Amino acid sequence: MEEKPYHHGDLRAALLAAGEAELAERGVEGFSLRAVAKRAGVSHAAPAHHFGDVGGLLTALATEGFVRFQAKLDAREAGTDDPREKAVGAAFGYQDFARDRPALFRLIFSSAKPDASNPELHAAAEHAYRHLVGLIAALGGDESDVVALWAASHGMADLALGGRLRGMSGLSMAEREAMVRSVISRILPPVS
Amino acid sequence: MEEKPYHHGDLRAALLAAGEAELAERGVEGFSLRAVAKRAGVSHAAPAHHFGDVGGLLTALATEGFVRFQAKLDAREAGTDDPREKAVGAAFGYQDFARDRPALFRLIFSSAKPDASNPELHAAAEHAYRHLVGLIAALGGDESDVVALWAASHGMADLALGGRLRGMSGLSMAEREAMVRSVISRILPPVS
DNA sequence: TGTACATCAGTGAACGCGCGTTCACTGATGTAC
DNA sequence: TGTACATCAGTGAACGCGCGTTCACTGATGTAC
Repeated sequence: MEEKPYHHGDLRAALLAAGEAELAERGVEGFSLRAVAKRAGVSHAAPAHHFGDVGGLLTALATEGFVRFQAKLDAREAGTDDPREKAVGAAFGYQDFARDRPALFRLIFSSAKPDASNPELHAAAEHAYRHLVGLIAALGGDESDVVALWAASHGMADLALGGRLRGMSGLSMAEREAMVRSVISRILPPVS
Repeated sequence: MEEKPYHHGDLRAALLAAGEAELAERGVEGFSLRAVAKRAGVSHAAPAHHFGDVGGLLTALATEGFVRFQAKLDAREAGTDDPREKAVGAAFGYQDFARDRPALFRLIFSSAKPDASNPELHAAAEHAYRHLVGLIAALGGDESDVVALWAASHGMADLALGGRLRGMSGLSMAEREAMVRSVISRILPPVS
């Protein structure tokens, strides 16, 4: 019969999950704290105990977003030991993340709502950045290679989300990956 | 003494200007029709006569945004006749637009609010796309070159806006342009 | 082992606010005759 | 040239809504003795 207890147990985690689902359904622009609380089956004043205000919740979601972002990159890099292939894998993972979690993607890269000065969020973003730097370092590249890899990956992902890139939107998954590989290949530092 | 007349004269244009200013100050996320009307010095019901609803106004602003975007590209391409330099100029113009009109940039590339099926907006976006294609065609490039040029330009612009690209945010304007040139150069099809 | 008490998590009612939209209206303009 | 009338652009009051936040409260848990 599942009588629900007065205390939730792990409401913080439940609110994060609900927040993510809410984000997925309504996007950053339609996000509301009340809707998240309702989805978690809890009064709309409850989140305040865990996140302070709506900004706190979005900041926590963005932090979690970076973790999920990193996981997508890792998943695609895991298949190989070749540093070049790892970099291409990271670009694939970037596309995966944007496709699978568009609202989270927008939240972490294009929204002013999360509090950028929050230490956890900053650390999560920093970790992702360092990871990219590490990939390029393994190839003997420099700062401009980091910019190139990140910008090309990000640009393809963001434009595809917005439906702006004619050349990508009609493609099958295999064709799309071939396109990503082609673009990334010419960006990576030459084999030394 | 400037008694203001009952009829405005060109309220449509005034509302677009006010909308752009409002967008610049509050961003897409904080945009409101009432604030735009107030800024234009008009009752908040007036915009309905020209744009229907708030979505109509944002769609018109996005359409205008594409025109301004194109103008930034043109301005940077105008200085040269070399097709390679023109492509680099377009990338510079892309950065200029993002820097000078961040909210408009976000509106046209990262917001779901404008009505994508609106014919004027679609035509404006299409025009920008075709322009890019033309630049690449002049270089003998193919579809993947279009994707590469656009994605790299877009990625650098968007990441710089979000402050995510360490390698770009601390740079002087000259250094930043050198970086953009470096990235774009390796993306353009090889000289034939 | 039992009891008092502090602490904490969640409730639900209430607040004030700004929002988009609707509507009856009014002032101005232009056109038909 | 003058007048009636249709049309249009803008007004301002009112609507209902969902929002974030506050607050006094209550139920549950854990800890000190």
